[in-house]
Amino acid sequence: MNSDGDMAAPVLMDKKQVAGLLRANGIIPTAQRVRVGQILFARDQHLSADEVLRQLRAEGARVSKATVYNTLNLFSSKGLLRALNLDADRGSFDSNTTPHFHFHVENTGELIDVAPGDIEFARLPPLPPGTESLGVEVVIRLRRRG
Amino acid sequence: MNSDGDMAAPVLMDKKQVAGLLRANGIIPTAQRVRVGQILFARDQHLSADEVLRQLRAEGARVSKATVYNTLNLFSSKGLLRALNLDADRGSFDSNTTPHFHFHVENTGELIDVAPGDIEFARLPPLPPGTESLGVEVVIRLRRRG
DNA sequence: ATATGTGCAAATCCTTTGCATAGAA
DNA sequence: TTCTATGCAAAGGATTTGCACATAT
Repeated sequence: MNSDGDMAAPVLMDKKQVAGLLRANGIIPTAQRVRVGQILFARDQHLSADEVLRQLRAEGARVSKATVYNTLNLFSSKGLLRALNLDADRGSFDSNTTPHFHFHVENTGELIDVAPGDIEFARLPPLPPGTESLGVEVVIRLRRRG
Repeated sequence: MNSDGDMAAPVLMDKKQVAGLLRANGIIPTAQRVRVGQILFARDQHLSADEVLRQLRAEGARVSKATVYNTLNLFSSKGLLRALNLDADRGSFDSNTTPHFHFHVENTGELIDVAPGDIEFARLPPLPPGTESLGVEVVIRLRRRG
């Protein structure tokens, strides 16, 4: 643990780059949305709405909780984020929207990416009639040994 | 759709059988716990706390919401049920505690079991150092075509 | 008897909503 | 302008909690 504690380094993406990405996806790039994008699109990560809100406020941004939720849901609906529900009591948003899987460490809450090539199926079931697949989600539940 | 609508037939397990199962798992078999067990252990199913509560009340049982939650959580902690979090806004409890997987139909909320033999892995990732696996969860997200 | 469970209502926590104001095109 | 987004606080919904009373062994 370094002098910054466990805080991730506040790496941010370029504002104009984010604004362009939002426009390209039919999203009006408001100041708040761009800031949310700067945080999330900087690297592959999993953040809860509250974590995003806290990071924004720590940076001195003026944003409401409602706008953070609106923005995260909007980004997810446009395919810029992937909403995850691995935890009973809080959702999180994954900035990696390419196909991949997860380790979920139950006793720490950690979420770790599994590269798509690290899991291969030898067999998958036929889909129930009248349905189409939206994707296969794999979560390997872990416990960190003390 | 038959004359009972979509209601599952209220198949129940034998009270004494359930009481014995609870005792065998170190659980004091109170009237409420036995009734919850009668409902859930009757067959493989996925029920939310609220669905269990409604079914109990429909049967005329005197049970509180708190007790239903207490009981479902207790059963889960003893391995008699498996808690599932596939939905953002409600958890459910799976009475099938043997290894298996799920189809989740997003637009209807349906949860369908996938037999363990219907999914096989050709490759799985090495676990992160210092962790042990609690199991692999696979959810195939579906959409039912209208 | 004594420990443990239950019911009730209130408290929590996450997320959404309604509406007046502010900002984007 | 005219449409859309934001902030705030309140509403909503699932789950938990505190405590007096009831039940199990």
